[in-house]
Amino acid sequence: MTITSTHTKQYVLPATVQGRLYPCESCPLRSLPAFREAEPDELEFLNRFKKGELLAQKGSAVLVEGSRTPHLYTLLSGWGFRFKLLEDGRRQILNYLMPGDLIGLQGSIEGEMQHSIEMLSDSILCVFDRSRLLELYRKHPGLGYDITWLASREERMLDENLLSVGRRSAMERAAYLIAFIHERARCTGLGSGRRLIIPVTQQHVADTLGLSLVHTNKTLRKLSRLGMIEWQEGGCRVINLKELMVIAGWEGLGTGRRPLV
Amino acid sequence: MTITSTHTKQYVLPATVQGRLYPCESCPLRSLPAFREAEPDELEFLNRFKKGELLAQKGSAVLVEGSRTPHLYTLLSGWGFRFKLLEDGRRQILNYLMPGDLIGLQGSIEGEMQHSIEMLSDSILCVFDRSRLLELYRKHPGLGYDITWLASREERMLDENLLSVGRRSAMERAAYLIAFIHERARCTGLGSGRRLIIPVTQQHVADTLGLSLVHTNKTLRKLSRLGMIEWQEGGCRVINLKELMVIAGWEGLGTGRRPLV
DNA sequence: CGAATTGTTGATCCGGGTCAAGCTGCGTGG
DNA sequence: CCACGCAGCTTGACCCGGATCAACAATTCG
Repeated sequence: MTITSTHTKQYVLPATVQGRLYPCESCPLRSLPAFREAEPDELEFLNRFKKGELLAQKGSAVLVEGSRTPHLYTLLSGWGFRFKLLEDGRRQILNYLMPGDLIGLQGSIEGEMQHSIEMLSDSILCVFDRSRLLELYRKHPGLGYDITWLASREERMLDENLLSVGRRSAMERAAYLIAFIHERARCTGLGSGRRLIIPVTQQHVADTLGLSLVHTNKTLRKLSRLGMIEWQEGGCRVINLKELMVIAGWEGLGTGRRPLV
Repeated sequence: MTITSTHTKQYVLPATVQGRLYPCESCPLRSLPAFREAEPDELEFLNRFKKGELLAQKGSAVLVEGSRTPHLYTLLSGWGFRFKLLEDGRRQILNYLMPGDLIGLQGSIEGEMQHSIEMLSDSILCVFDRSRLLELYRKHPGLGYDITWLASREERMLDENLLSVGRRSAMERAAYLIAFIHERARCTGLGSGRRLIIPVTQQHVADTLGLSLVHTNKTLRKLSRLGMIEWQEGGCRVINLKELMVIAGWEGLGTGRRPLV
């Protein structure tokens, strides 16, 4: 057995449900080119479906493995990640969360959460009631379809990740991960180009890649020296995306808009 | 870069669509305890939704990465697996397919397939038309919800897999994988207890675990010598499930029925 | 000021990869 | 009938990518 990282953190819980600053009709995300437009009646339904907003601090736990929650969320602003722990504290980060991502369906629609979620920055989440999900499917089948679409997209990302962790070398993995996150963020309209900083520590990268912290550091330094990335206060910046993609043997994200629920 | 397995197989395509041997009303799967019952009107709809049956031989490719298909499938009988390849032939198996699994939604609802599917045994698949999916959501929201439920379940399995490949040792990984497949198969009513043989080669196991064939063999031999599994013509048999679960640190599948579409 | 975090680097070790060979059983063709 | 090739399993010898251990630097925060 190889223990490369042990996590036994005590979590802060996010702030309680607040009033709403962003009615769905004027959702700042929906106007971005990455997202599909919605029918007016769907939008109106969503606005009633939305129960409120949750402010979650950097480092807080929005969901905890093994617990139950009556809520679903859409990340409105901020960054987070999904992860699982083994009993001895080994952590595997499963995927990162960016604005527009639906949170809480992965793993199970009903029942206990099978993974945890922690925020990487102060964030705002739209809160929905799980119990009203069937109502959504009944009244707005198109939205139901969209939710399946999003679940399918999450699966694609997991597939790529699993391929990476299972079959790519350390350099390839690191290059893939950083290029991937960078592209996702760019599509979501976060920071344009060079100004974008991915707000992770090297420990996060290590726990995503299935590598030790030390080896992750050495790999990232190599990428730095090759002029592909820069590590700085607060995270990682991509300098040469194309070269990263070449190393990873990765073609990039498909184009096309995605639904927003 | 570490090349542990190279796959450049030429694929046989499955037989063309046949007439139907199994109308949905008398589906042999639905009566199994693992599956939820369906409303009569849903069942009737599904029966019209079902376009026919596909017979796929052992070793044939039902879906190929990068291609498009107008179909969705439910595996009616037989075994299969989903996988991705890197350009140089390294293969990662993402998950296994057993009766009742919905095939073709993982990765993308529309557009090009992001993964391939190969059958491990002669199989029968129910064929559906992708283009009628939205109709399903409109006419039978409950079935739409079920599809999301199934997508969510697939994600849970991928999460566990990723945790395993990223953070478990070779022994733990192997023990987890075998226990996991065994349990899934048992729930699906495939072979009761000792008589169940998981129809994979050690190369499949290696490509699932992200290990080399040689090391996989050595690890499986250890499990054999410990009396936990037996390897024989055609696959693997579990002898001591509990002990495998202990090694893997795995609690087992949750109970509860799942929908069948 | 000390105590956490986070990044960085070198030395050493080991789990698992690579190479090579041999075994069994099976299907095919001469 | 045997010879051959092929697919799959097995083992030993050796090597290397990445893990572990151990320091240390630079910040930040109480």
